[in-house]
Order: sequence, then C-alpha cells, then structure tokens
Amino acid sequence: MATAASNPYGLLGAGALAHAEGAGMQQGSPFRSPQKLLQSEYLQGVPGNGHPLGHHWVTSLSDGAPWPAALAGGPLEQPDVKPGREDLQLGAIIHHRSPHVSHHSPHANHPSAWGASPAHSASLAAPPAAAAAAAAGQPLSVYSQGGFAVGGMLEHGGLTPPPAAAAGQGLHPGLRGEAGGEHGELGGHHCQDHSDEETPTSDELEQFAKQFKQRRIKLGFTQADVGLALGTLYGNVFSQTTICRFEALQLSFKNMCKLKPLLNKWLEEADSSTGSPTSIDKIAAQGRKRKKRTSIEVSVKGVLETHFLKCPKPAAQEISSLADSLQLEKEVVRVWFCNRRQKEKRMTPPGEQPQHDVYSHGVKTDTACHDL
DNA sequence: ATGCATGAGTT
DNA sequence: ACTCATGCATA
Repeated sequence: MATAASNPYGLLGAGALAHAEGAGMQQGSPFRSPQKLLQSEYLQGVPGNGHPLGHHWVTSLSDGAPWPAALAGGPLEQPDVKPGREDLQLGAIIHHRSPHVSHHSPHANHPSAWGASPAHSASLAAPPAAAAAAAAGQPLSVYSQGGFAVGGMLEHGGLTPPPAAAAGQGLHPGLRGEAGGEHGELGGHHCQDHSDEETPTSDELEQFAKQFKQRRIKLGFTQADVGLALGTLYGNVFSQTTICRFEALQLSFKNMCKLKPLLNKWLEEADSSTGSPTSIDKIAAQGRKRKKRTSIEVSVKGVLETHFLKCPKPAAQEISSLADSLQLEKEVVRVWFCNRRQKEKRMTPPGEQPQHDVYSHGVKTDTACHDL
C-alpha cells in the first residue's frame, strides 16, 4: 500500500499555470551539436526553478557503491548525437566564440567502459567518430579568460553570495577513490590544474569531481548554489540533484564530460571572487504538475529486481503482467525498469567490479526474456 | 543522497 | 517504446 497513484495526472485546469511554458519551461541542456555548442549557450531562459532553498542535507553517511555492476547483456550503444533541446527564443542571445573546435580522440567512449580502461568489453561495434564527437563535451577552449570574455557576462562573475558557510555539511569520508592510490582526501588542497582540452578520461573526471566537491565545500557553497550559479553564468541552470550526481560520478560519461567545463568555470569564478558577492536573481518558479512519487515497497522492489536480473528489457506485455501481479500501474513498472537500466549505465566506480555471485546467478549468460 | 517522473530526441 | 539528461519530492 504505498501507491498513492490513484489520480496521477490531474493537472492543468488551474489558470495559475496557464502561462506558456513551451518557451522555456525547462531548458535543461541548450547544447546543440558539438560544433554549435560554443556558439549559442548563453541563454537566460531560466525557467523556473525556484525551489526554496534553505535545507541542508545532513548526510549521516554516504557510501554509495552498492552497484552489482553486472555487465550483463551489454546493450549496444548507439552513436548518439545529442542535439540537445530546442527552446529559447529570448532575444538575449549573446554569442561569440571561435567556431573552430573539431578535434577529438577517436576512441569510443562506452558508458560501461568506466574505469575499465580501453579494455573493450568484447562485442563492440565501436561507433566511429560519432560517439566521440558527442561524448566530447567540447571543452570550451581554455577557461582562462585571457583571450576574450564571453559577452562580458562572466567577467564580473555571478556567483551566489556566500551562504554563511554554516551549512555544516559534515564531509563524508565516502566517495572513496578506491585503489588508485591517488589524491589525498580533504584537508589538503593541491591545485593541479588539468587543462581539459580533449575528452577527459574517466580518471580525470573522477579527480575533477573530487576536487570540485572539496573546493565547493570549502568555499561554503551548497550544491544548489552551484546549480543556480551555473545558470547565472552560462544560462544553464542545474538542480542540486545534478550537481550531486556529478560529484558522485553518477552520471553517464557523456554527461559528465558536458558538465565538467561548466563546473570548472564556476570553480574559477568562485575561487577568484572571494568576497565579490554578485547578486543572483532567482527567477520565480513555475508550477509544474507532476505525478506524485510512487513509493514501491521493498518487497515489491525485490521482485522487480529479480525480474530485472532475468530480463532488463521486458516486453510491453510482460511489463503489463508484471504490473498486474504486483498491483502497480504499468507505467510505474515501465519507468522503474528504465531507471534501473540507467542506473546500470552510470559510471562504474573505479576498480569496482564486484561480480559477487552470492546468489550464483548466471546473469551474464542471460538468455532472452521469455515466459509469459 | 536517491527514488520515481518527465520529455526531447532516437530507433 | 526506448534512451538520456534532469529534476521534484522524499528518505
């Protein structure tokens, strides 16, 4: 009994949210194609993201690393060329940048190839440059403003004012780097700037994420602050969630690459503008109807887990029957599987290949789904 | 810090 | 219908 999904989408109707949202309700990633990436991305669509900040996350303990990392089926990845979203029509498009950018390592980044180094996972059609191109977050040349400032927007910095720094976020010992035998933890601050000109390696991203988090905390910023600051600086607002996931390397490789340059920029600004609090406007939030989060019971989750191991991609019909037996909406089950798959694809913690087979499951040699 | 959800873009 | 990037809501 946890499903409160009786009336899922009872949205709209209220004149309150009748404003056109198609303009920029949720500009998530204005990034277009790799080449145009540098041209237009300073949009201030800033939709609405005004969640009340004010809560700090008291992490009692965080040691995220329960991934079974069962590289089962090994879903082939498509040469995804993320064109990004299409929105924004605000007339405040300041763009200018060198239109070059067209060099990238020809190595195919496999989302599952995390930390596993280029040790191809065997069957790999290896999409040529497509993957590399898309994966390449296209490092914005160099972060040094030495050349030209962009539209003069970031020359004054738009960082959020130091939040009293009393967040009291007890750094967690978690996020251990594993056996690489590298980087000392917090406390120390070694500035080893890696010029990200190319597609960063998983290791590099890992390093960056760690340093980023440390610095961020030292400067007294919360993840949410950073997210908003990014919006002010580049027009790409991100939520606390995304920043969090970045720090924890819980995003896809491609996604990490895309965010790194931005966060790198922010770090610079934050670092140099110590004491130069610039006002940041928080745009009013837009009420968006959303289905209430369904809470799936642990027991039910267990069942889903089992099924997932058997078949990560159940057919529609199978989902239906499964949903039926679990007394859940089909949509909920479908989404669960989608999210589950995504989770499997996220960056694999370095050196983490726990092929523990406590249950002695032949998940790797799984056969196609069947049974109905 | 994470689970469930939404949506654009693909396949 | 799926993948992928993201985020609201929640633990």
